[in-house]
Amino acid sequence: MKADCFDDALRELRERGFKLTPQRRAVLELFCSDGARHLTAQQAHDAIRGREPNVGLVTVYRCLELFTNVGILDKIKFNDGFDRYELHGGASGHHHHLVCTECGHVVEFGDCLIRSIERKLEKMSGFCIEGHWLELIGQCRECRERTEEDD
Amino acid sequence: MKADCFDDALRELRERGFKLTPQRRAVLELFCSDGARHLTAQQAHDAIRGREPNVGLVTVYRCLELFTNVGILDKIKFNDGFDRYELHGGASGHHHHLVCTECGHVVEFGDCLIRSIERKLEKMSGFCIEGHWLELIGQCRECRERTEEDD
DNA sequence: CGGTAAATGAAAACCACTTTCAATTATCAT
DNA sequence: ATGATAATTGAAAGTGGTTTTCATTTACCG
Ligand SMILES: [Mn+2]
Ligand SMILES: [Mn+2]
Ligand SMILES: [Zn+2]
Ligand SMILES: [Zn+2]
Repeated sequence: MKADCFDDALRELRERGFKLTPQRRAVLELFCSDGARHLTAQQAHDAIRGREPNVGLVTVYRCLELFTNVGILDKIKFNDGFDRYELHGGASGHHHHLVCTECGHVVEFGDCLIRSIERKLEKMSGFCIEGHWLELIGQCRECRERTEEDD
Repeated sequence: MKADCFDDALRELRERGFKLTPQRRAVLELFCSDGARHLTAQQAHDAIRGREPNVGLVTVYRCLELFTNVGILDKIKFNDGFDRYELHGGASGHHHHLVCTECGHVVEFGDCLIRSIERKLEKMSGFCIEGHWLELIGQCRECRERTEEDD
């Protein structure tokens, strides 16, 4: 439980005039805890229900949208039909995800070369590039070895 | 209307034992025509209705799925909630898309550096990478200039 | 404390997409 | 051609994540 991030987020919300409700605190606590990464709304709701039964799924959806607009969370898409969320910048700043098609295991990796591609493209296309989505999919080592055993 | 692509696709379908229905011909004709790029099922349906009123939206969905499985079309995601389709390989092979957030204008660009990122990541993570999905968003020159005028 | 506007939650709506199933039709053997 | 057969079609209903509605509750400020 990273206390810094929790307090910073509360301050940000207060400064912008949003009410600090128990529901919002619960969602914030979850995402500031260590185990919470790349959660869907449903997963976040399930995780919260244990301690705070009085938080509706709809409110979780609204918190996730609000926190994303305020810059506390990032919305991620693994292209699996679910919107997912993590702390803005994650553990180590802007990064992308490599997702296992078998077990869902996620590896994070830094920005690397996308920025230079962006600069080239801005010159070529005349666009002002605002952002990018990059997702890689494959099989993790464990799943690959398990699959080979089956043959 | 690229006749080659249309005939190749028909042959591919016939060889695999699929029936050559008027509906399938109509969808194929559309995607082999010059103006058709990155179409949603609804857009494809709208475009077809003029000439062939007897094609249901459901059948368009089924054609798009079939043609993707057979390798005639590629499914693309612009992260806007719609599945989009274009001729397999597009104009110039594997490529990615730079989409304007204002007007939807799309610029295509080649694979460039993603492959080398993939190779690095395979060594680092142990994954066997099967594919990637990259989308860039921004404002095209026209929309940027129009926005600046408004100030 | 009240007053007030924001926030909540249950239910219903939304919407792209998929499934169901009875009717139609392309294909092929006769 | 003709008929048998299984694939294909389309209207309608279903799916599932997300959003909206609206009556009720509540955090916040004076
Ligand atoms: Mn992450
Ligand atoms: Mn393209
Ligand atoms: Zn795995
Ligand atoms: Zn534009």
